[in-house]
Formats: sequence, C-alpha cells, structure tokens
Amino acid sequence: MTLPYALSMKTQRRSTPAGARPLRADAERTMTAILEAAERTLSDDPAATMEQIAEAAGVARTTVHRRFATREALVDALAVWATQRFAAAVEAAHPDTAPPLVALYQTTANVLGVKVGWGFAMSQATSADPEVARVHGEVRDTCERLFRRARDAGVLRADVDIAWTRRVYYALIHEAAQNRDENDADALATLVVDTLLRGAGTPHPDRL
Amino acid sequence: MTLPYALSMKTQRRSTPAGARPLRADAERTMTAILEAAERTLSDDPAATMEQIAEAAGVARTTVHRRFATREALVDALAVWATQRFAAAVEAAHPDTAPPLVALYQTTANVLGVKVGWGFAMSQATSADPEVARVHGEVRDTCERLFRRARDAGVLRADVDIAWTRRVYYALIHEAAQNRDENDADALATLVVDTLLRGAGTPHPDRL
DNA sequence: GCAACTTGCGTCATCAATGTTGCAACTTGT
DNA sequence: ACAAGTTGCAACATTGATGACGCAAGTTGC
Repeated sequence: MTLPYALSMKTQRRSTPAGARPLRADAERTMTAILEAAERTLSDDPAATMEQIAEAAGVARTTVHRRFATREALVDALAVWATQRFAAAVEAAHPDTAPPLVALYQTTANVLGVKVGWGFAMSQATSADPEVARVHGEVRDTCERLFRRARDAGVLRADVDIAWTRRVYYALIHEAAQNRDENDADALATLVVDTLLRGAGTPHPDRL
Repeated sequence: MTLPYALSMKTQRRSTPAGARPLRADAERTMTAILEAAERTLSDDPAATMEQIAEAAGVARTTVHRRFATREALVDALAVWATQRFAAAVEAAHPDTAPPLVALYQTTANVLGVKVGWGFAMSQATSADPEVARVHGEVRDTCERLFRRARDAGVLRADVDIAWTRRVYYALIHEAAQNRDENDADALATLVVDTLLRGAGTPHPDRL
C-alpha cells in the first residue's frame, strides 16, 4: 500500500538541518546559488515562481525542489541565512559596550551592509522558523537598550519614546537601503543617524 | 462560433466607468461593501483570495466577479477609490498657500486620516490605472514644493535634501499609520511633524 | 404590481504553480 | 577507476485560484 501521494514527502528533506551529512562541494555551490537567486528574484517580486528562481540560479526547477522540499522551506532557509548575517553585523558593532553614538553609527553601517544585499530575506522577521523570530526579537531589544543608553548619555532627549524612536530608526534604515548602489554604507549610515538625531528642521525655531 | 472561453469577457465590465448607467441602490451598497472588505482583507494579507474578500464582504464570490471582472480590476478600483480620497485630503490642507508649518501639520493630519483606513489601497501607487499614478506623482510634487517653501521660510535647514526629506516624511507617515486605533489623527500628526523637524537628538550637542 | 435588476448557489472550464518520480549523464571524493 | 552523489530532462498528479454561466429567489424603482 502506498501513501496518499500528497502526504508522502513534505517534511522529509530539510534545508539547514542540525545533524545532516555535509553536502558535496558542487551541491553546496548550487545551494548558495539558489539562495542568492531567491533573494534577488523575491526582492524584485515577492510572488515570484519557483521556476523564476530556478532560472535566476541557472538551475532546473526540480533541483530547487530537491534542495528545498517546499517553497516555504526555501523562504525559511533564506530567512535563517540572512538572519545569521544580520545578528553578526549587529554583534560586531558592540552595541552594548561601545559609547552610544559610536555604537549607533557602527551598527547602522553594518546593518545597512547586510540589508542592501538581503532586503527580502530580512523582511521575513515573521518567519515560521522560531530561531529567526528569536533573533529579530533579540536585536530589537539590543536596539532599545542602546537607545536607552543614548538617552541616559544625553544623546537622545530625555522625553523621547524609545519604542517609537526604534521604529523610526528601522524605517530610516529601510529607506536608506533603497539607495542600493548610490552611496557606500558609511555615507548612508551618516545620513540615517543624522536624520534620526537632528531631523530636518532648523536648530531652535522655538516654533509652536 | 463562440469565443475561446478564456477570451470571452475580461474587458467588458468595468469598475468605475465614465459613461455607465448608475447602479441601483442595493448594488451600490454591495460595491462599497466589497471595496471596504477588500481593503480590510488585503491589508491583512495582500495575497488573499477573492473568496476571502467575498466572505469578508458578506457576499458570494460570484457577486464579486459580477462587479469586478478580474482581480486586477478590483485592486485597480480600490486604488482609484482611495486615491481620490488621498488627493482630496491633501487638497483640503491648502499645501500650496497656507504658511508652511500650518500646511505641513494639516496635510499630515488629513493624510493620516485616509491612510489609517486605506493602507493597502494607498500602497498601490504603481497601479495599472494611469490616473492613480498621475495623482500620486502630483501629490509627490506638491509635497516637495511645500518642503521647498518650508526651507525658504527657515523651517527646514537650508542644506537638507528635499527628495530624501520627502521619503523620510512618507516613511514616518507610514509608520505612524500602523498605530491604527491608538491616537487620533491630530496627535499622530504632531508626532510625525515633530519627529521630522527635530529628530530624536538633544538640541545642540555639537557632536562629531 | 410589475418589470428590471441583483444576488446566491451550484457547477463547470481553465490555468498556473507546486511537488513527485525515474532515468541517463555528469561530478566528486577517495 | 569506481562508487556515491548530483543534476537536467521529461513526464505526471494535485491543488487552489480564477472566471463564466444559468437559474431560482429576492429586491428596487416606478
């Protein structure tokens, strides 16, 4: 007796399993090519087909399905892949120990570097993978801790709403990351931090 | 001889035509219910099914197809519908004639009012309908004119990049609009304008 | 009240995307 | 060189969404 087709596979193959035999070199390359192609393709059109992704990767569609059992598995793997880089980028800026302003610039520059290349994957914070959600939550907390330190150090005003400030910060980074090629990460980071801290208004208009 | 099924309709019925016989009262209500349900449903999940939209509207799926020949037609009609409100909201704030700061607050409050209820529809600026694209382009120009007036009046710093400032402004509005229920449009507008002009930093740190 | 309009329901055709499988040809590691 | 692993290709099954249609029942406008 055979299984009812639809239930046969689905949960068997895994994308980045814990205890899996290492891939052969060529398979590893294919895997990376697929993930990079998926990022490029999906950031252009989030509803892109597996076919389109395969084509962008220079690979047959069946090969994609061999590596990632389902479309969801592929997107999850992509999210995990990018989330690791994201976490590493934040960590490398020592956001909890460097002086607030320094940490803010450095974190911004590092994150922009990742975000420019992995925009789609980074938008998958609500991934099915709990690890992805966990890391995004942690980064969020780290960000708010940094802002609190900045406030205590007098860099941010005493009356700012930390949560709103973080959301504005995220939005600015997102906006800056759209300038893909234009400027390098350092210039963009300066723009973002500058805008976040000073806004666009004149110094003290005493308006309103 | 009959047309090859798939090509028979498609472009026949229209959503908001120019010279169409007016709808009967009940049909008008159904139409509105569908558009409102589409907004609710699609803002929650942009890939939602016609079935889901119909259900949210309390209507059979076939009825939706009777009013909007294709899914694209529905989304377009939604975009047109919301764009009209958007344009009216901007217009009502007299952005070209009121004093810059006043115009900025008023425009922000008005736009937030629309954006909170029509978030999905307003994200369809790149609609197939040329009218939608035209209006969005016009609003964009109006916004940049307002910012230039603000700069000339000393409200914005002389060295700000108008295009970047506008993008930041849009991003702030988008972010504020996520607070759906929380505050009223005026409080949110104050938050947005305040953040845009002053940022989150202390007045003159002379930092860096 | 009556004609015209509108809706729900059931049903069907079509299409596109997803996922599966077997096999032959090619690569890689040892 | 040889075994194991990997890929492309060419099918095929399944599913879900879209769109069309007729008919019976209900609603609206005059």
